[in-house]
Amino acid sequence: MGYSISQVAEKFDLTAHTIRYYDKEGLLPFIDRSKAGNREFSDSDLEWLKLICCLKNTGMPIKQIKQYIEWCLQGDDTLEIRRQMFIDHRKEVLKQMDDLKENLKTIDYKLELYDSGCSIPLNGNKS
Amino acid sequence: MGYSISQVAEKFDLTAHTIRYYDKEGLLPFIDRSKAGNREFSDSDLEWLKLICCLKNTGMPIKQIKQYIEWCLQGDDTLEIRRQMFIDHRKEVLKQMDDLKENLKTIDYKLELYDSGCSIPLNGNKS
DNA sequence: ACTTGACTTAGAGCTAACTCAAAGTGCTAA
DNA sequence: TTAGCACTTTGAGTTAGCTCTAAGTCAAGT
Repeated sequence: MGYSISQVAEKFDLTAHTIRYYDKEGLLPFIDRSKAGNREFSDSDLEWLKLICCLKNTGMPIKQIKQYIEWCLQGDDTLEIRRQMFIDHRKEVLKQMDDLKENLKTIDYKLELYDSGCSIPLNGNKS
Repeated sequence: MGYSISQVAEKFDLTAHTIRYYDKEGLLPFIDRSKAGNREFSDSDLEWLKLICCLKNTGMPIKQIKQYIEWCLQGDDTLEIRRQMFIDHRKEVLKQMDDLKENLKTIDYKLELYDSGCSIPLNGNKS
């Protein structure tokens, strides 16, 4: 009989509010409903949600994820454009990792200074 | 005579608006002014801005960065708490990198499917 | 003196992504 | 059958981080 919205919320560390919001925004057009009108998530739906969270957590805006879902619904005509989307997005994720590494260096440098017990005044290298 | 706000904006790929916003939020309490009242950034100010951008780009909220700046202004009494802040933030950055790596795996898996020319229907693993 | 252009301020407006409230429905257990 | 709870919807409110507007100042060039 599938998972309820609150079960899915717990599984994905989201709130039921957020999942309904994603649904409203067109990210989940394939979720079945029970007789009572409640959302019923299948295992395949969870796979979709996992991908959606992956894209969202790597900085893709909701609107673009919605665009991707729409392409999926359109069928094989959009295979190439979807593939290209993943190629482009992959590049952005690599960029994020590079930026993160660079910033980690800055943080590590500051930590070295703090660990050496060295006091750094606000206008350190001025005079 | 220092750098003007628009020079700094260009250097850091920010807008002058954004820099004024950071100033208003208390992130730049040490910037000198010219006779005319214009901001004049020294090389040391650029170092501060670089650190601020590093913290912001690794997900630290403006308010917390402001807190850090205030601790700096308070002097050596806050050295230990600042050190701890960097230790905590470093942990979060490492977490971000881990998450990014995990998500990259998902994206690479999708790309493999697309590259193999395999069509994946919306309810792929249902029936 | 006049224009041009970069700067100033206060404060309003905007976008993304939630987050919540109100009012209502339907299953389940006592 | 009544209570309780998880779900439903619509639509408004919130937060962070900008982003822009209006009205004005100042200094340099012609």
